Amino acid sequence: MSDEKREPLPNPAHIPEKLLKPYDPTETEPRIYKLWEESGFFNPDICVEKGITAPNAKPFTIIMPPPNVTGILHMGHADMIALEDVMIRYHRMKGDRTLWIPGTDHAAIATQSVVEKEILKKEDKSRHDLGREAFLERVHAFAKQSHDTIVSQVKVMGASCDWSREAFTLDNMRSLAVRTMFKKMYDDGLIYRGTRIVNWDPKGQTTIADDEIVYEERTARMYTFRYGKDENGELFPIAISTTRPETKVGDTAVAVHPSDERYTQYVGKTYKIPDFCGVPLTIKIVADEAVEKDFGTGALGVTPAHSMADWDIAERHNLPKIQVINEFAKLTIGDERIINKKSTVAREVIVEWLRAEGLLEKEEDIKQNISTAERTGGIIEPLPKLQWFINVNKAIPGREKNGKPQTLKDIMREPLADGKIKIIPDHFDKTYFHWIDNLRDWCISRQIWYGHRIPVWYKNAGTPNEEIFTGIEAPSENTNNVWTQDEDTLDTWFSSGLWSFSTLGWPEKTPDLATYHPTDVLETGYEILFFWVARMIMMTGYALDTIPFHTVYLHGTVRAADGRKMSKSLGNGINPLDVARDYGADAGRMALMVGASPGLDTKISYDKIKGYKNFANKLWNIARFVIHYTGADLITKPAELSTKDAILLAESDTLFAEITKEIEEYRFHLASEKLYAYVWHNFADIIIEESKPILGGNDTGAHASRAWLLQELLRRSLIGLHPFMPHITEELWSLIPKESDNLLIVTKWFSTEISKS
RNA sequence: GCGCGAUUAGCUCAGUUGGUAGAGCAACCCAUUUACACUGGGAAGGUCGCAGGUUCGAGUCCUGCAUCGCGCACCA
Repeated sequence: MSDEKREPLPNPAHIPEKLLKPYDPTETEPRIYKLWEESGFFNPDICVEKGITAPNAKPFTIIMPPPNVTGILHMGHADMIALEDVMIRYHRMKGDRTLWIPGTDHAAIATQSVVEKEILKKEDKSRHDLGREAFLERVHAFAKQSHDTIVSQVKVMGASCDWSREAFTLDNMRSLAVRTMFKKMYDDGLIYRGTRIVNWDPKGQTTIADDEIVYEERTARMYTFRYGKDENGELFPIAISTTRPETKVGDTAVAVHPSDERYTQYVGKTYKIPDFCGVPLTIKIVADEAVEKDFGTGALGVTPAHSMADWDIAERHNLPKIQVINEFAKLTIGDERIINKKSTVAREVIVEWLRAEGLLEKEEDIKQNISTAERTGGIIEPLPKLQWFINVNKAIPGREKNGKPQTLKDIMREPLADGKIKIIPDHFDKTYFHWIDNLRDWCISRQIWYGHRIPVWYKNAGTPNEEIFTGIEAPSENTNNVWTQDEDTLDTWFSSGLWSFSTLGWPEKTPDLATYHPTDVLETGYEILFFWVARMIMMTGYALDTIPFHTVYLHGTVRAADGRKMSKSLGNGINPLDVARDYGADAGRMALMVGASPGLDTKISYDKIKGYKNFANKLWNIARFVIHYTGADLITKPAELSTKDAILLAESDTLFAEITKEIEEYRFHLASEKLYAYVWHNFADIIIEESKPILGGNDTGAHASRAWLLQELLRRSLIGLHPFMPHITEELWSLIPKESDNLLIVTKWFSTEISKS
């Protein structure tokens, strides 16, 4: 049959006006989002109220990783929202009691430093010029504005999250959770205050956690030398190597390996050096396993106060720990040559002195990893400081498993070891365990102002009569201001660690907590596996004796088309708002989904996005065709389908069953690709093309069968695509013939649909 | 140093339990008042990083190596 024999086109009067034009996402998407918001279906309580969800339906919960209130959303956020929205919409359509809680993160250091930079740039003032209260007002104003921008962007992406439950890591409820947790851990002896070597960021003027350090490889000059002559005029017997000669004024020992015969004769002896560039030193020779025989001279100058490893050696051998560098990275010891000088300046002075004294034996360039602060780029200066820590190795009072006391480390390790929590992709397990094995106590205090202030108060601070009060609220008998609160704030990840249950109302015993916790999936980027995922597992295990979620889905980094990270300075960034404006959020979501395997980085380009904009238009035209040729009214299923149509229907049964399985098993890249391939290259290119002669022909039986099939396949395509491309599918759903008037967002997924037909 | 990942068509990547290599984009040929040019049809394109091994059969499993990327540790 050829095209010429087709009957004249039916009058297109029954085709909705807007279907006659190409699909316009810019007009459609915001309107559809508003429609959903007004329907209330983002809130599971309303779904139950309106009879969409059974009251006893299985809950499905995702807590959104809260974007930092430091600016605007990037493609990584868009990816996160797209993935989570796919899961959420799928489960909602399946009939689960589905909850997705949105929120934002105060991101203490990150936000504070953005505002500090802005104030410095615009007003040439530091936070100290403004004072704590005035400065915090500025930060709050910035955070508020940033929050509003972020919320509007999340909405543009089509996120079907429950805004009535929105949370902020620094709001009143979360603050109560933080203080409650601090007190609980303090009372259990898991939080303690102590002097330890911390990672001090001289630029940010605060401590940072081990995992906030970024290592940069640089070439450094290593000097090999001897300290000088002892009081008897004898040259110190052992040469040592260092890249930081200025710290050597704080040395109290030289450590050698116990089995190193070169130095055995000296172990145990103490040498007094009256003049090391003006500073008297007392050096004990100790034997310690931590020393590597083959590095440098095999002897390590021990500087307890300015090196983690040396601090540990000093602890083991009971050595004095002399701090010689302060918070501004300046020397605090010596004569006018070095005192109050920057460490880099003092280094030159000491090297010159060594050279002049004939003590310098060797200089060489070595590759060195230098520690820098993630947020400020400052070079980390290890310093001993009085800080608050969480002890990860202490037995938790009253907590035992198999007769053995449990530590916080155990709580982090066990759910993964037992398979109660599954990471996708699973090879991240190994990284996770490795991290836990190397974990040290977590330094949780920060010398910044923006954040949760440490809920500890002191009376007679700094005196022998000092009293400490830790509480959820300030001490009540504070009429004369005898109690002063700790100046420091908590590491932002402390509040993030509570996120999976603080968002559900903890420490109150709320119905939400009972219904939706443990949550189901945590979807996030692999780069915060330790920062965040491990801490949530720890905090939840400790506070609730359960897991925060059963599945961790890790997505990769969204990169620019050139494979590099997107950045402002490179100018290779893609802004989700521009994507939504020019191509539609649906197209952007599909582009992020197709071909993005879990845990692997993915590249995105306007070319790719454009492909899915074309796909949206294809879907639009499929709907136009089907309505055009089969009418705007619902066709009832014929008693008997043509043989061919029965096969096509069965094929689609199989396909949608496969897609359901792919979604269930977190293979969104395959689900989306299969949908795309089917709708375009099967439904449109083959089935619709074949239908033209049938619909124009004289075989009324075949015509009726095919007309019904086309409408049915269109409905199925929209249902299947809805989690991925929610706006256009919802819009088309409103225009096509169907049995129920329900919005697509709450239309039943295939399990029931397919078995019915 | 330890660990993880990647290596498949020109480019970007799929390929879930081993069974004749797939898609999108680009390039090539053809079509053009067709639901749609935000289009359709066609053809072309691959020793699946290298070397071994297991197997009737390996892109897929095992061993080793190489290159790239990442994490951790060291960083005197």
